Amino acid sequence: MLSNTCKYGIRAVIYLAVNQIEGKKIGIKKISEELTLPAPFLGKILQMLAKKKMLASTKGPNGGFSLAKDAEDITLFDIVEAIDGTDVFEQCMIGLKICEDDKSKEEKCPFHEKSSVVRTKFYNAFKQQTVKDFSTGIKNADEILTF
Amino acid sequence: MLSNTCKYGIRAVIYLAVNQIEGKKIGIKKISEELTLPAPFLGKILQMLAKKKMLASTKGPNGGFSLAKDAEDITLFDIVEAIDGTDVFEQCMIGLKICEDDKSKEEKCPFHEKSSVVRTKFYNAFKQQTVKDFSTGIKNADEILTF
DNA sequence: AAAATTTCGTACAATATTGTCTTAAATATA
DNA sequence: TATATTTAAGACAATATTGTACGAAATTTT
Repeated sequence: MLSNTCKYGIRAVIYLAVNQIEGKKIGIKKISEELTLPAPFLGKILQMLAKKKMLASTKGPNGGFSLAKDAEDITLFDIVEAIDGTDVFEQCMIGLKICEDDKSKEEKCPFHEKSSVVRTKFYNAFKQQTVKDFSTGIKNADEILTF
Repeated sequence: MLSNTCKYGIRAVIYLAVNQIEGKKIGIKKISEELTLPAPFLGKILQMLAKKKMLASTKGPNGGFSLAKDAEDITLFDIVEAIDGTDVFEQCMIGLKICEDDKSKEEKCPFHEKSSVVRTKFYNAFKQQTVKDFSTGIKNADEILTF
């Protein structure tokens, strides 16, 4: 469904949202330890998100990453788009050429209509769910993320 | 979403349903040419499905593969289950440990409820769509599959 | 200014997925 | 029975994904 890379990214962004303190950054080392995933790999992922202006980063002591915008303005869709791209929300689920975008409805496969409905709901769910929903929607927010 | 292997398998099974003639088999070579995918790789995939009794195969001249049951009794779900497994229909979409099956509803992540609803619809779509729907639901059935 | 810290960027390495090749086994036909 | 055809099975190879290492750049502290 989503790549591991993308799932890691989602967990890390949620972690930042849950643990953010105004004006402070959190280092890769800390994040990777808490989420028990490889620090160098996480670094790469967060770099990607920083390039897309979702995160801010500063080097040096006390450096690290922070959200570049309000948690309520970052959706799961935004993170997936930045890491995996939007194919998963758009492509024919069973990989049929006939279902390409420019085809008329009649030319598409017998499964297309039904699967499109589901995929749209799937898309909406990711588009509506903000990172803030994770930090406010649970008693012990860190529990969401630990493995 | 689904692996390429799985998408190939789906296309091949649909091909067999569309082109089947009572009592006849269709060879890998023929199928792979029509679907423009590598014959040896396709062979492996069809072998998997034959082991699971979804397809029947015979060696030798005029050998090949055929559906082992009625096209209306093979669902997209069955094919996915045989090739990729059922994780895609079951696992937490964003890979959170907290969402494991044995947890109570309250312990799951804030996204869980919404994503479960979508995933169930997704599951139902695959469970309801039979291979026969593809062979009857379109004028020129082969057009579905060609690349 | 020097040293320490920590991200950035690139190159490298391991693993998983996808694809290929070869030989063996089974079946049909001559 | 011999030969041709075609799947079965497993080893091998290429590619994509995932993960690691290391030097460079930036920032803070001393």
